[in-house]
Amino acid sequence: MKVTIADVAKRAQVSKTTVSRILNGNYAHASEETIRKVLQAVEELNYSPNALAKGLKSMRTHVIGLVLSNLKNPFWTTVLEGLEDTCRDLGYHLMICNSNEDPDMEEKYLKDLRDRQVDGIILHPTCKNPKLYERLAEQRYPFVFINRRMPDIRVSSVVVDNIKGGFIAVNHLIRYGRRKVAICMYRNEFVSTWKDRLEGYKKAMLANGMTEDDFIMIELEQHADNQQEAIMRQLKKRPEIDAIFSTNNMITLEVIGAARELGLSMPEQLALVSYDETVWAKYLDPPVTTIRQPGYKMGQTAVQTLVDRILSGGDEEPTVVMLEPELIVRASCGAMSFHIS
Amino acid sequence: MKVTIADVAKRAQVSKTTVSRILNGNYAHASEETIRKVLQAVEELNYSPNALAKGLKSMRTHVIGLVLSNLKNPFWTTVLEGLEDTCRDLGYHLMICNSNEDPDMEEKYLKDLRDRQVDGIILHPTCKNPKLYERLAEQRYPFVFINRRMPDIRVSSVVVDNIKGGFIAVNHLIRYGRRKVAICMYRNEFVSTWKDRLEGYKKAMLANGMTEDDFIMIELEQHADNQQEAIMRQLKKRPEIDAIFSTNNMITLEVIGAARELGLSMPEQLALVSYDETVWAKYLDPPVTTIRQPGYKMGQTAVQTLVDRILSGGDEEPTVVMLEPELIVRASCGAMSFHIS
DNA sequence: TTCTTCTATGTAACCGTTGACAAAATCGCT
DNA sequence: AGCGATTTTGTCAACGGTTACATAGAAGAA
Repeated sequence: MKVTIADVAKRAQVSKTTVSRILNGNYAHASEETIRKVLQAVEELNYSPNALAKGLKSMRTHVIGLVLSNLKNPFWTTVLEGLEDTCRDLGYHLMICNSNEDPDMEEKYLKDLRDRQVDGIILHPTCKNPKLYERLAEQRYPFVFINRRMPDIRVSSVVVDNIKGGFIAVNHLIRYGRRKVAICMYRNEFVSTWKDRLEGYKKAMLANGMTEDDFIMIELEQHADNQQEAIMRQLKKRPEIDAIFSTNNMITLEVIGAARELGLSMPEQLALVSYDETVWAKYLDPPVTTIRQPGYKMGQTAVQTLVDRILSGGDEEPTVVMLEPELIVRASCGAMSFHIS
Repeated sequence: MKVTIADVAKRAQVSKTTVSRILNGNYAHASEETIRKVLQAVEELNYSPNALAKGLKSMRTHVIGLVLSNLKNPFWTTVLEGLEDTCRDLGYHLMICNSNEDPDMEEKYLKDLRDRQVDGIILHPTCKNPKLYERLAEQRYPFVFINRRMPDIRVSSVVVDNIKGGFIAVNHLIRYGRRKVAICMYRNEFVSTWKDRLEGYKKAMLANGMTEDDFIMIELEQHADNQQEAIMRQLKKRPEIDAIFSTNNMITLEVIGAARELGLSMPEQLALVSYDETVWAKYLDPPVTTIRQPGYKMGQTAVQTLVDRILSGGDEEPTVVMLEPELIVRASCGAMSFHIS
């Protein structure tokens, strides 16, 4: 049933080598006649080469492994698109794994992917396996971090400037008159994105003449399911809060729910800027001002970076690409109805 | 650098065969001593087998190919999770491709995946390559359709009952007093999901004493970007419309935008039921009544079906699994504020 | 003791490619 | 015609596993 290169060779009356050479192009010394015969045989038998055998021999599979940690967040859908498109353009395929923020899963998948001889790995690290990442980096295994960075580990990364994103968001709120700005985020000591957004928040506060005493943190447990209530409790405890910087799109929904429940008008009593632009942000009530992250670009760049590394043999210095976040102004931040009094 | 089974064999002072047998478990006749030596060598050398070589010989890669057509829609994120989790549980990996509704891409990817010797394919068909699907089916290549069905082609499929979904949605609207119910959908003759939802709409209308003359169709071009305007035009032309059955979550957002723009109050002047439950539906204004599709379950079932087929050699009859949609009532349909007058 | 039957392990072919090297065919030139 | 250079094609050993078959040794039966 399965037709191999040997079948083609026989039918075209040439050797396997000749077929292989002609099919792989890089073969100057072939007569017109032979090429014709081979191509015809390929056509007639509907031959196409076994990528496994090819990979085994050539040590290149043209597969890139991808380890993500939360497919749920629609941000990643955009990233995935960028990854996918770019892989296609560069002739790679994508093997996708979901670590679910579990370091053990992450380790297992990393091993699995290498056993499968993928040419390189794009990793959204849980950040809980530092020695593992270090080992991979030492072995010069081609891989890149995406979205999160680990400054101590010498690995190429493609991330968004979250400090800047946090700064822009909070600075914007303050500029439009808010002083009691709270940051609403998950409790998480590991991950650079959270730390950076928080740092951006602090920077913006300090840059606008506030002190550490003015910082207001609403911390949530990432996997709890009473988020909205937790937010309501905090808002009731600190009724002076007049703005919230919400650090991801799920939290934003909970904040809106909480405000609605408490009868706080938005943006009048409570202004809001949210991380992560989404298709639905502008249809919420009120339409939400967001920080857009270039997800597609991030995917694109990650693949490019990885493929560069694969092709170069992985000798060069790790690179860090930092993409720019962007503020998208809508009604929730209060800027649109702002009047200098 | 790379350690092979031969290295292990040498270090343990046994043959490659013995190592292979011990590592693959199915080997009753091995002395304690040999097992110990081999395991120790494996440990010391940190050996792990090359999946490519394994696959080449065994004709099994434990990889499932996945061809989707629109990663953008968050519904697929849920499906992907189901696919991913189930693959992990059953010992498979997922190679993901995005056809983008383009039949040529679809064909290319299908070929690529087979060249890569994936054990089977899960396909969200563009439905524009019927002869191709037929050929695959004839060759008994293990694959299953997901989400969309093609009744004429003998292929296992895992879908949601879209006729029922459409029926439930529209029946619900009518039950709460609406009579001029429009269906808002993409113009698309190919795809079962759209045809079925439309059929469900018609069934519900007829079942409630209406005739074909009462059908109101608002058709949109899938890739146009003035959707909201198109909807507004239709709504102005047919001011009697008092309810909309929106057939996917993107359309729903556009409908809400259109209604807001026209100053139509929801649900009073315009009621809405939407296909596809989303995380944000309940935070919209008004919170949207939706038809939830069991996406995770769909992914799960697709993998199970495919793996069954792979393991059985693909001889049995194709199966069709039809999952049940579910109505989630919120404010937009008007049911919550409904009073019998 | 000798023959049979297990048990425990090894030998070598094979999966479908590629590529280093060898060889045959063609050509130009004397 | 004879030679080397060049073009064109073929041979065969990898790549890293698995597995059918072979074999050696030990135990059991006659």
